[in-house]
Amino acid sequence: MGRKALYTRDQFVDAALKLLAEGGPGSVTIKAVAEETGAPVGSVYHRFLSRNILLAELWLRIIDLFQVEFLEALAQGDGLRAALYTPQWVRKHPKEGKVLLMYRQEDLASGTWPEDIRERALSLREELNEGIRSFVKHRFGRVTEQNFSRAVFALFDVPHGAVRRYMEVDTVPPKQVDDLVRETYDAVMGGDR
Amino acid sequence: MGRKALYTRDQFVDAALKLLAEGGPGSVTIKAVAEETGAPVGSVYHRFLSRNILLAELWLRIIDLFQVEFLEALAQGDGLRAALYTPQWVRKHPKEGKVLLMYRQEDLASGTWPEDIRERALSLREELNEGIRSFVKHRFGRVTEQNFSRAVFALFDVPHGAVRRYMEVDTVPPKQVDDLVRETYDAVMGGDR
DNA sequence: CCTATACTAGAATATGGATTCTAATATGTC
DNA sequence: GACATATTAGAATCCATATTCTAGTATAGG
Repeated sequence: MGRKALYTRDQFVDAALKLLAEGGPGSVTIKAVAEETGAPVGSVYHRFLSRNILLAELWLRIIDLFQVEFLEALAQGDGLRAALYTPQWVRKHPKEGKVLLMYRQEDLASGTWPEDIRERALSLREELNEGIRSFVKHRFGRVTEQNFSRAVFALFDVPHGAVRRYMEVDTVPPKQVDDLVRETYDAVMGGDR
Repeated sequence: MGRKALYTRDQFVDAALKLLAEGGPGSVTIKAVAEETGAPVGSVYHRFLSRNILLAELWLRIIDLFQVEFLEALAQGDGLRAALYTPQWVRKHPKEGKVLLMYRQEDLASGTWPEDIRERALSLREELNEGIRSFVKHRFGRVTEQNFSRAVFALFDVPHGAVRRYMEVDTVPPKQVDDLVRETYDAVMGGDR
C-alpha cells in the first residue's frame, strides 16, 4: 500500500553525516540534506519530525557504532585493546570519527528531546559506565572513584585527546599515536597498583 | 571630542565570553551580547564590524591568555610544569577554559577573516610551534617529527583530553587529573630516550 | 480499474538573527 | 554658545532556515 519510497531514513542520516563532517553543525540544513540526497525537503520531513531529531538520530547511531566494539574489548578484559580502539576506529570511520569528537552537549542540548531519544542516549551512557565499571572491578579488584577515573583517563580521554587534532584537519592519526596511547596505558593502568 | 563612551569593546567581549561558556556559539547573538551588557545593538556594531569579528577577538584573547604562561614554562625547559599548566589554568579560568576547549576550527571558519585577525591567529600558532620545537630540542637534543609529536601529546593533547569532560559539565577538574597527567608525562617524556 | 495510502514535490509561511540606517545625545574644541 | 564628532538608541531591513501546507503520484490490494 502506498507509493514506493525513493529515499530512506538512512540516506538522510548519511547525508547529514557527510555535511556534519565536512562543515560542522551549521552546515546541516534540511535543504542541504535534501540536496545532498537528491530529495525534496518535504521527503526529509516525511521521515524526520525535525532537524533536531535527525541530528539526534545521527549522534546516536555513531555513538552506538563506536561503543559496541569498544565494550566488547572491555568485556574481554582487554583494556589495552579498548584504548587502542579509538585511533583504529577513527581510521576506519573518518567521517564518523570526526563527528564523534565534534559532539558537544550543546549541539543536542538545544531544543527538547522526545522521550524515545533521551532514553536511548541515557541507555548508551549507562552501558558505557557499566562496561567500564565491570572492567575496573576485574582489573583492580574493586571499584573506587579513583580507579574508575584512572580507567576513564586511560581508556577514553587520552585516546580521544590524542586523535582529535588529526580529525579536526581531516587527516588520519599516524601510527605513532597508537604507541603513545599504549605507553600511557601501560604507565597508568599497568604494574600492580 | 565626541560623546563619552558608556560601553567598551572589552565589555562586549566579556559578555560574549559569558554567553559562549554558558550556552555555546549559538547563544552568542548580538542581541544577547547587547542585553547582557545593557547596551543597544547599535553600540555593539559601533565597536565590532560583525559578530564574527567579535567572536574572533574573543578566541584570540583566550588563546593568547592561555599560551603566554604555557610558553613561559616551556621556555624554562620545565615540560612537566607546562603539562600541568592546563588543568591548573582551567581551574583558575573556568569560563575561558570551557571556551578554549570548545574552540573548533569550524566556529571561526565560517565567514572570511580580516587580514588583521588571520595574522594574529597565525602568529599565535607560530609562537606555540616555535616554543614546542625549542623545548624539544632542549630536551631531546634534536627535533624530529617523532619527538615533536611525542611532546605535543604529553604537553597538550593529554592535558586537554583529561580536562575536557569536566569543563563540559561546568565542573573543575579534580586533583587526580594532575596525577594522571604527571604519570603520563613521566612515562612518555621521561627516561633517556 | 478503483481506492486508500505512503510518499514525492516544492511552494508558502514563520521566525530568528545579522546587519544597516536614521535620529538623538553628549562632550571636547573654538 | 555653536560645531564637529563619537556614541547611544533602537527601529527597519534583509536573509537564511525550519517548518508547514497543498497537490500530485505511484503502488498494493481488492
